[in-house]
Formats: sequence, structure tokens, C-alpha cells
Amino acid sequence: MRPLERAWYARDAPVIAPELLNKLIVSKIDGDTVVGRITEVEAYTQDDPASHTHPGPTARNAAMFGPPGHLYVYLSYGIHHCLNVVTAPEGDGQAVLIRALQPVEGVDVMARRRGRRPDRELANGPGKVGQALGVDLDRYGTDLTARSSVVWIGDDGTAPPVSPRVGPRIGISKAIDTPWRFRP
DNA sequence: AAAGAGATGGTCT
DNA sequence: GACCATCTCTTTT
Repeated sequence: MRPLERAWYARDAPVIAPELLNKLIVSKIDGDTVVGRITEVEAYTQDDPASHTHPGPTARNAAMFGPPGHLYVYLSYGIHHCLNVVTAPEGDGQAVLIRALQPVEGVDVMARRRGRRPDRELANGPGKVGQALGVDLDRYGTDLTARSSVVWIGDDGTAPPVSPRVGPRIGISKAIDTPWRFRP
């Protein structure tokens, strides 16, 4: 499996999001390797009132304005670390939120981090994804295009779903009708 | 099966 | 001081 190239990420988030489905995210943190298949995503653009970049550049959203293919992590509700893939060329604040994973490797590690649960509930939500992968703000800005990174995204040849399910995004209060949430 | 509420902390006005 | 791109547990139909 090889990482996706930076150029692949340099496109608009609503276009990238469905193509990210079925890609693999790998984390190698604290000596534990975990792999998950991406099964739910949401797109956010700078134009979008629901996006963290909508108000313009700030300290928190700096990574979203940075180079594509890097990781934007934010602390949600003071508790959960949510992962985003930065898309679009540098200077354009877009990203794709990873909302859910299907465990592929290191299920035991995920279960230890998450507390014993059915496999289905190990990473079926953005906060759970962060916890299962062991990712926190320390990984802010990580280059997801480098195999040597502690977190990276690869393609094992599995194609994205032909007709992903599309619908409104979850947990937001603005632009609630924009259909930028994708699932297989 | 659905609805409600508390946890918890960084970011921005 | 308000607002969250959430999760879990408890209470109520």
C-alpha cells in the first residue's frame, strides 16, 4: 500500500470527500499500529458558514489554510479530538472530516483505547475515530502523505463506492441543508 | 425507542 | 462569557 500523493489532495473538499471513502488511515502511535477503512466523511469549505475557516485565518484553523494532505485536528466539546484531511491548495481553507472507520488492523488496540465494545462501535463517530487512532492535538499538522508519519493515508486498491449515500452534515447549526456528508 | 443532560476545555467576541 | 463539526449515561414514553 502506498500513500496518496499531495497533488491528489489539492482539489475541492466536496470532490475529495467521496473519493476518500474506502481509503485506509494508518496510525503508529505509542508503539501500536492501527489501521481503519474510512466509511464516513464530511466536506467543509471556506465559503461554508459551518466551516472553522469561514471567519478567516486564526490560530486554531492555521493547518486548514496550509498545504493539502496534512492533518487538521481540533478539540471538540473540550473532550474529543476530531481528524480532518486538509484539501485544496495552500491558502484555501478546506478540509474533510473523518467521521467513521471500519477497523482493519489493531482491533485489540482500538478496543483497549475505547473500552471493550462491539467492533462496530470502536470508531463510528468523529470523536471515537480520534480516540481509536490515539490522535490528539500533538499530531496537529502531520503530513498524511508520508509513510514515515505517525499518521498517514494509503490506498490499497479498493475503489470508492460507485454511488455513495449523500446527505446533510451532522451536529452543525449553520448550512444544515448542504448535502456534504458521504457514506458507502 | 426516543429524549435529555452533563462532561469538559479551547477558541473567539 | 458563549459557543461548539461529540459521546455516554440516565430517564421517560
